[in-house]
Amino acid sequence: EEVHLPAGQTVFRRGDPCRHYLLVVQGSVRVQVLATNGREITLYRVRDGQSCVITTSCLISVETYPAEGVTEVETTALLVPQSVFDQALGSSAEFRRFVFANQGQRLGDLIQRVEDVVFGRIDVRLARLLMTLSEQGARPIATTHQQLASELGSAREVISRQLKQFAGRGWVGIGRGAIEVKAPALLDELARQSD
Amino acid sequence: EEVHLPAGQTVFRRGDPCRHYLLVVQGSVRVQVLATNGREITLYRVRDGQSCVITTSCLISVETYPAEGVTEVETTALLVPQSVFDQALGSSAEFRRFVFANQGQRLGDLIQRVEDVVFGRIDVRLARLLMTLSEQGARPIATTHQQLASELGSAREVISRQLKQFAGRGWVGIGRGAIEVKAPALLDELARQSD
DNA sequence: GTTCGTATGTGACATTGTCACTGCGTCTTG
DNA sequence: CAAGACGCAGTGACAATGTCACATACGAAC
Repeated sequence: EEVHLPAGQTVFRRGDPCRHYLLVVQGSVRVQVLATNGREITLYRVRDGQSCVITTSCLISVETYPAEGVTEVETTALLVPQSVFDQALGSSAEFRRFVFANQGQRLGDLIQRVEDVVFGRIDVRLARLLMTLSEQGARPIATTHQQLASELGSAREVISRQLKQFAGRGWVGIGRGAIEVKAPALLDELARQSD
Repeated sequence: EEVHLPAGQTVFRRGDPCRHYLLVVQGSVRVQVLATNGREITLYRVRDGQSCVITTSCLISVETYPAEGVTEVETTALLVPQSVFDQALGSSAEFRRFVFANQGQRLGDLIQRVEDVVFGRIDVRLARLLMTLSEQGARPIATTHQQLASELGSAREVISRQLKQFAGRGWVGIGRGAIEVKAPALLDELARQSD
C-alpha cells in the first residue's frame, strides 16, 4: 500500500483510468498537461501530506485522468484502494474535511492558473516564478529555460529573451542551468503587478 | 432555502466568503473570472441538477471564492446551510458520490480550459464554440462578438476578425447580434483539429 | 426622421509563439 | 586526445493574438 518512487517517475498518464486514491507522504508530484508540439504547462503540485484531487475525483466520477503526474523528487506515497477510500469517507468527518480542503486548494490553484495564462503578462509571471524559486531554494536557482517555460506554459525562446532582458537590467545573472537573482526588490515590484 | 433568481444576477463574487452549498435546481450559472481591463473568461457552467464545486470546496477549506458566478437565465437554486451539508455528506454515500462526481467533472472542465487557452488556436476554439452553440440553440445563433470573446477569454476584435474570415469563406453568415452557421461540416472539420 | 446606445469594422502597433537555425559546453567513446 | 553526440542557450524572421484608438453601422425609442 505504501510505495517509494524515484524522481521523474510517471505516476499517472492522461487517459488512464484511476485505480486508487493517491496520498503523498513525502516528496512532490507535478501535475501537468502536454501539448503535441512539446509545449507543456504545470497545473499544480501535490506535496507532503497532500492528496491528489484528480485521483479523488476521477475515482468517483469514473472518468480517466485529464492530465499526467510525474514525481519531481524521490517520493513516498500511499495508494489507497477505492473501497477503503470510500469507507474512510463515510466514517470520518475529519477525513472528509481533509479531502475537501485539498480539493478547494487545487481548484483555487487551477483558477489562478487560468487567470495568469489568459490575462497575465509573461514578464510578470516569470518574475513571480523567479521570486518563488529563489525564496524556497538554494541560490543560485538551478533550472533551465525550458523548465521555466514548461512551468508557465510558454516557450523556451520567450523565456530566454525575457531573462536576457532581466539580465540586461542587472536584475539577474544567468549561467548555464543556473539563474541568480541579484535585485529581488525590483523583480518583486514587477511581480506584484496584476494588470 | 429555495431561491429564485432573475437572469443576470450575481450569485457570488470573487473574494466573498462562502456561506452555503449551492445546488442549481433549474437554470444556469456561469462561473467566470474578470480581468481589470474588461476581459473575461468563462470557466464552466452549473446547470440543472448540478452542484457548484467552488461552493463545495470553499465551504470546507474556508477560503473565499476565487471566481464569480452569474445567472444566465432565470434560475431556481437550493441554498443548503453548511451544517446540513456536512451532515448529509456524512450520512449518505449517495450524496457523497453526487458531490464528488460534480467535482470531477468541473475539474476536468477546468483542465480542458487551461489546455485550450494555452495551446489552442483561436480559430479552432471559435469554430468549436460555434458548433456547440448551433447544436444546442435556435438558429441563427443569437450572440454578440463580445460574448463569444468572453466565453473564450479572448478580445472582441480578434473574434470579429475571425468571424469575418469565416464569413469570407462562406462558412457563416453574420448579422448584428446573430450568426448563422452555413457550412457545419467545414466548421466542424476545423473544430476537430487539436494541434 | 433624429438621436442615442450598442455592436461591429479597421489599421497600427505590442506582445507572444513558432520555426529554423547557430553555437557552445559537457560527456562519452573510440 | 579527438570526434561526435547531446542538451542548453542565442537569434532573426515571421505568424498569431492582443491592445488601442478610432470610425461606422444598425436598431430602438422618441
